[in-house]
Amino acid sequence: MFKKFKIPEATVGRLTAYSRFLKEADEKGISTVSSQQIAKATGVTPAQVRKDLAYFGEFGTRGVGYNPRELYNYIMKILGLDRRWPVIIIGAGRLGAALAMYGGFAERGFDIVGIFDVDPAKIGNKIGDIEIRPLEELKEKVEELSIKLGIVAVPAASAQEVVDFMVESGIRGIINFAPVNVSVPEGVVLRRVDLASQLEYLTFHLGESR
Amino acid sequence: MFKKFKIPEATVGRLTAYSRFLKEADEKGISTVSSQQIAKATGVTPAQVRKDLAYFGEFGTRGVGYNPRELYNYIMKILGLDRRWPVIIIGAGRLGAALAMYGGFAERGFDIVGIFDVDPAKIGNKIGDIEIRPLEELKEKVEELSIKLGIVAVPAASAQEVVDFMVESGIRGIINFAPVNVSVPEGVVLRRVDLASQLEYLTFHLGESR
DNA sequence: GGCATTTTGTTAAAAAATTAACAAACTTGT
DNA sequence: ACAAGTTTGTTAATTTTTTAACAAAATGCC
Repeated sequence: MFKKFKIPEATVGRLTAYSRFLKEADEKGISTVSSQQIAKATGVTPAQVRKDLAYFGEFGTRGVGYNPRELYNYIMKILGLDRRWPVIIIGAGRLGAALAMYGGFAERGFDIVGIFDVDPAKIGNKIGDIEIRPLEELKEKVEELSIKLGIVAVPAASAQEVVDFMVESGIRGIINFAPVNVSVPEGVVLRRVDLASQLEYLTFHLGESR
Repeated sequence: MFKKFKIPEATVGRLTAYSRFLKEADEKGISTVSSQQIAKATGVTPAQVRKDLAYFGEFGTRGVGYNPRELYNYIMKILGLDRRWPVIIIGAGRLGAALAMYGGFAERGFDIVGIFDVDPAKIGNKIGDIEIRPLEELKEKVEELSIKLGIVAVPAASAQEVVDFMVESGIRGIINFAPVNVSVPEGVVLRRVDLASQLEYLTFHLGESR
């Protein structure tokens, strides 16, 4: 995708939201939607919607609006979702297992194709229809299926080590659920999701009135 | 907490990261840390660290740095974590169950005290040592334990309905894992966590080079 | 005790992101 | 065919956030 300039990080998250609304609209048979409607449904301003889209091109018709299906397809392409992506999970604990079974990934084109762990007691167990395999087999699998995406659901203490190994194995995009800062080399995209921190955001704001 | 002015949203997330580093440092017996050290460990700039802290007061000593334990305590207080918080989860599917068992919450002072679902088949089942209860019992529980925080792990289609009921029951801070935009009245804090969107962030950036 | 060094807290500058404003382009009705 | 009404795409203004700069305060060495 030909990004002219730098795109605000938040734009990517909003594109996701737009796309979900557009899919719904299309399924309802709606033939045009305005930036106003998209904005209302996703909780942003119409100007924001148009600005976000403007980074990537012109998708609407002045005086009319956007065609939901068409714009949906464009956004999915922008997000790199015009294909399916195989994903592996490292860490077969509760969180890893839950993520492996989470239906929301497949819905958006992400297929969990492998789960790896270092605990010998877990190897061979199945989560859904995927067998937990030892971490040593990661590279083989990554190469076999050209896997680029991985999810880290291991304890904080081993996260950096695991991430290093993933990168070495060929993974290029990583979501880290361990509550610790890890570093990756140039060319690898890392995103940290701190679940407890989300609750802390709430308590901070509830505390505002104290 | 006496917030003089508006605090950047990102600051809250960074405070979480700082606090984790400070706790570690304190446990290692380190008696002073600089903004530089905090910055390096959490992946931000030293100026950012000092700016974030400046919103809330003066916690360091010029020429010296910060005392890890002391600053940790301050930050925890700022985040509202100088107490424990009871939390309920709505939705006893895989994600809800995994979140209920996730150890990372308790570590930061959040106790999952209830899980609710509408599916009669699930009522009575246990997740860990918590019994799944029908949604109708939510209000009773919330009032009994003065619960303010809730996590939504239900399908997108029922998320708004569930959130409305939570608010009605007295919940004031909500994390929504359903991939849909829901609205809450004034005075209720809502945070949406879209797991698939996190992967999409990765594919977007991997796609940059296309 | 004074001077060099360190590191904070704060103010100023810069950068980034959001919001607003409006001309251009399309539709519809007469 | 023209006027009135929409709605986009884009430029400009505003707001927010981050980064930089530096005086103030502390330490330690000589």
